[in-house]
Amino acid sequence: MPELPEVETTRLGLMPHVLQQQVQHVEIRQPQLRWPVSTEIAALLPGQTIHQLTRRGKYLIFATDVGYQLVHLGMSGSLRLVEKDLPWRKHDHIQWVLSSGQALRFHDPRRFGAVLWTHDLLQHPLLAHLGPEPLTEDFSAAYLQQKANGRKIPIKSFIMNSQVVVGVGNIYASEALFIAGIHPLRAANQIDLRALSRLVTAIKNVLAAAIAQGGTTLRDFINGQGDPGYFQQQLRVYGREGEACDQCQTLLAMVKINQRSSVYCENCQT
DNA sequence: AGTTTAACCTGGGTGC
DNA sequence: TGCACCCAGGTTAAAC
Repeated sequence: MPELPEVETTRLGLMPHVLQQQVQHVEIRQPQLRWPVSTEIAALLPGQTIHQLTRRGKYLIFATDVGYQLVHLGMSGSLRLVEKDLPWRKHDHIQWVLSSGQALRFHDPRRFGAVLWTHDLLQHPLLAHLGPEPLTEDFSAAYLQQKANGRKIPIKSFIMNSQVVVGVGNIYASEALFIAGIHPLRAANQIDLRALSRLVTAIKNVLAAAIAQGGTTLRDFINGQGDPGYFQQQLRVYGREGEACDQCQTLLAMVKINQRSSVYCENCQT
């Protein structure tokens, strides 16, 4: 479900309620997610205090004195705070009971999410090779140009690769390419620095705007309090195949790139 | 090495 | 109603 803005919205919503809380109990009802839920979650977390809640790409990182819990929401996952005695919903898989009396629940119908444990963030295989955060200065046109050297894959695939830059999924890749006026199938190494510069700016702006709106809710994305996001009202191309382009009224086209729908304007994106 | 494809799952919508 | 089929916000690992 969630791309970077939805994960960041979740993080910001949860932070005031989980920081400095002690984990009293962990219950795992369904351990079969993308990978089996790490057994350390139940064995080591009780009694520990959550000192920090940070994010790397789309991974949420809960820091304690004895290690780090990584949570990835996959395609359909969400984390929500509830009163600990609230009945479990279908597809609620894990609960962390906090000293406040509230509980954090992990809900994920498709079970593409992950809940893992590590003692060393830098060494963890899922985090070690991630590209820069898009909202930092490390993510620049010069960086993208260097990284695109020799890469003939479509630019959309390129910016969705987390080794190139983290956090850009199908929605925001489509939106940023429209804003930058770049055709999603253009080869990554055939795009000049000026266009790459527009693309970098578009990615930063669209992600920042989506975070400011509380993310995009297409089906059932909710933040830590159970509220939806509002950015879907500003989507320019995603989910609008066949509708008129905002800029030129041409009907928006769709092409599949790596099995993912890619909506774009044949007139505005070259 | 770079690129493409299949796979992990469930649920909602569509068409017959 | 039922069933077959397609689609969905992600990412890895295997296959070209």
